[in-house]
Amino acid sequence: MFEILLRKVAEKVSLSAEEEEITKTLFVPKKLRKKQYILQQDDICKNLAFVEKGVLRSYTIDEAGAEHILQFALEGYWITDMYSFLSQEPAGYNIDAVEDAELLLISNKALEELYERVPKFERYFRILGQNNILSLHRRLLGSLTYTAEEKYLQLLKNFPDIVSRVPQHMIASFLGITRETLSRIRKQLLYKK
Amino acid sequence: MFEILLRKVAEKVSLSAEEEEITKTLFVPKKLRKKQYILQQDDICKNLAFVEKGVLRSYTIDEAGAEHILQFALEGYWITDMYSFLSQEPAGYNIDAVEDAELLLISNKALEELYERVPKFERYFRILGQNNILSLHRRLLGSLTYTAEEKYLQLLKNFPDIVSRVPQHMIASFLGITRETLSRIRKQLLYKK
DNA sequence: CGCGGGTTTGATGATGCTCAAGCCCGGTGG
DNA sequence: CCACCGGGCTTGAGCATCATCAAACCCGCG
Repeated sequence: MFEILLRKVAEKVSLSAEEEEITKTLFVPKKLRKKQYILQQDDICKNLAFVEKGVLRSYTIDEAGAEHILQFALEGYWITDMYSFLSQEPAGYNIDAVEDAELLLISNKALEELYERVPKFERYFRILGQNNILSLHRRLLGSLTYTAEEKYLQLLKNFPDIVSRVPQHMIASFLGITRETLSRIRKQLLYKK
Repeated sequence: MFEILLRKVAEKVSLSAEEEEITKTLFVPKKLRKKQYILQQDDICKNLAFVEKGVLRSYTIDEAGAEHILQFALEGYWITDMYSFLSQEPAGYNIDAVEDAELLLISNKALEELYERVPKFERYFRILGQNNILSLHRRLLGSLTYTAEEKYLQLLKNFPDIVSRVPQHMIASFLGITRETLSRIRKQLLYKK
């Protein structure tokens, strides 16, 4: 159950056997069925989630009722509404399962305890935060300047596993284009090769 | 020189007179002329900058030679290449002055010392980081879904001071549209009222 | 006076959206 | 085993939005 988490953490900081044990006690496993929520808009986000298996997504619903996907999380990714989690204000996003999933959840207080007892996690999450900002910047610049096709190719290059495991209309929503456009782009790309 | 900095910090955490004095010793004032850089792409970002006066911007230049503005910073804002500053990797952005400006710079090590001696700043920057992520998310969603006109109106509503003080072609670059389009949008808005 | 940066205007074309059908395929119930 | 249903993907036609290219304009400054 904890293999992927511990492996991922080990990529950035190295934990002793004892620290690994402490870590294990502070996360709560949770199984999720496809379409099940772990967070809904306007609720308070109580957990940070690590994906051991499956796929989740975070998204908002606008006034017109359209979904806008902010993030996908597959095995080895973290997902939460960071703002709501840290500030304990109502969440701006929904988070649910795209496929059946297995998660490791950690609450606010458990995270504090984790920092306390395994301070290396401070460094770990600091690095994660940096990378998160970096990728947000990249995505923002990309969304401002790339064409739909370029955006799709970027995604395909950087996250081929996401593209292959997530329904196409969600990819479109993530890229900020319509499913029709995405469908046409894919057709063109076939001919090009 | 430190009025705005201390006032801004006081909005989030309250400092004693002594802590204010320590703070003052750790920042280095710097004046900047219009168009002068404080950071260029591929250099290592050594400072976090607080704007006491004037306007700065951060931006990249793409392969086609076009500028893409990521952020404006007026009085009371912080600006840096956060990723480069924290990781000491080469910067992805340029930062320069849009107007003559007065800054307070703090280096990596000075910031560590600040955290050490005035731990309240940990909280202060944590809050700042949260807000930063929040606004990146908002901007990203906006850029994926809004029309050019909506994006402009949003900016006008949320940051009227930026719109009024920054040349129009930079606003266009920030919004990810051409200056011609922005010019036309502004004309239409005039007629609408 | 002339120059240059910034803004405006017009004409044209590409990109991507909307609306409306149709299709493919896996699942369900008769 | 077949008919039907529904979700997801595809296709087409027409249209709105924006980008591009080119030219003119405006105004402050040397």
